[in-house]
Amino acid sequence: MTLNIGARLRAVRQQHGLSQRELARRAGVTNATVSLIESNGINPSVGSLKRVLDGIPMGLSEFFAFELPEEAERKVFFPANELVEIGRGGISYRQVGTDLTGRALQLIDERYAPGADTGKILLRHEGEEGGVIISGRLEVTVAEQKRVLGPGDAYLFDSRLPHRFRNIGDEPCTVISACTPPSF
Amino acid sequence: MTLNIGARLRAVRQQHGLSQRELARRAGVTNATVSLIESNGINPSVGSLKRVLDGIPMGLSEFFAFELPEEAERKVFFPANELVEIGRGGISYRQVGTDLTGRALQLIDERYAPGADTGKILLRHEGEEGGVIISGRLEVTVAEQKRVLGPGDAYLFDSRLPHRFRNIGDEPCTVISACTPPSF
DNA sequence: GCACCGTGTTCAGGATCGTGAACACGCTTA
DNA sequence: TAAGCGTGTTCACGATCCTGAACACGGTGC
Repeated sequence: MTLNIGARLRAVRQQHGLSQRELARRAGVTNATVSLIESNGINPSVGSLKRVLDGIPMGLSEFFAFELPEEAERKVFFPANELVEIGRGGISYRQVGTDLTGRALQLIDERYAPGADTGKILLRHEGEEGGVIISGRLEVTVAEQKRVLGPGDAYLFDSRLPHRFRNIGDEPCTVISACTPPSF
Repeated sequence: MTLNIGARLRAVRQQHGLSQRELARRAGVTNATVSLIESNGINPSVGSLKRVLDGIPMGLSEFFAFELPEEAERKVFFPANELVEIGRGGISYRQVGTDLTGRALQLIDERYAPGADTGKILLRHEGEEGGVIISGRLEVTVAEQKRVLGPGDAYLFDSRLPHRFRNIGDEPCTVISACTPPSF
């Protein structure tokens, strides 16, 4: 069993100082259901698990966050020449750190050559991202909004909104960007 | 039904360019299961949903992230002169955005005057943080590790580790830093 | 045309879940 | 001691899930 829902639910319930019956009452299920889930006697349906969590209350995403791997001792410092290049073409994405599994934050030193463009097909993914322009000029499109940013200007938005970056100037553009959770 | 698993699974599957049958094969379930889940014909058990997601692969937490409240239309662009100053003394923290409630990411344009120091008492808080040095030199201490970083160098660590920043040079130091979740 | 892929949907039936009611145990109070 | 209330566990049974096999449709190749 790589997915110990029972133990997780029990931990969460006890953390909130609830008995099985009290939680069941709030959630509108029977105490037997709570008991069986906690003892891994059944594999609850998503719907019933959600009902139970609503009684706490806690979202499913948060509930399953325990799934994420514990972080080990990790590298902290990254010299400029050790940043990992993950871009290509006219766009250079130099990422801080190699393996981001388990990390919550992705940090990138981005360089857009003149004319470089992330593409007509707008990007969208889970999470949130932001950045600060260091030099050059960058046209940023987010959903219906479009703006040209210069040095010192910044952006910050929900990555689920379709977005696009384009260097419309004639000099390179440097951006320090951050993204959570890592999504490349 | 406030929890439209079907639509979510369909979106995720299509985003990954998989057919129902292909996903079913990878996950070790039948295509009927995938179809029924996507049409909300059934309320899948957590176990079977996990199996299906393993075929993508995607974690449950990430899958249910769509549950999180829809953010209203928010400000996306932040001109340099609208960044919010939250530092003091020899340290300037110019934050991107005013109200970060509900946000996952905090982005800061940091300036350390020569000699500026976050203090002997090391900082620690929930989350993860990282930064890239733009100019100047900064001594960064994280737990037992200490290092002087220069332009282009970066750091990234778990904020629960005690940490300290100090400008030991004789010129100002600029850093773009990110922190998740926002914690000031 | 027809066969042959692929796609997603529908259906009967065995496997599993979730319920309601018992059960067993511990603690407090009379 | 026994009643009363709390805790979590167990069990039979009706409700639901998940499977395996069919079905219907669309595109390709011959």
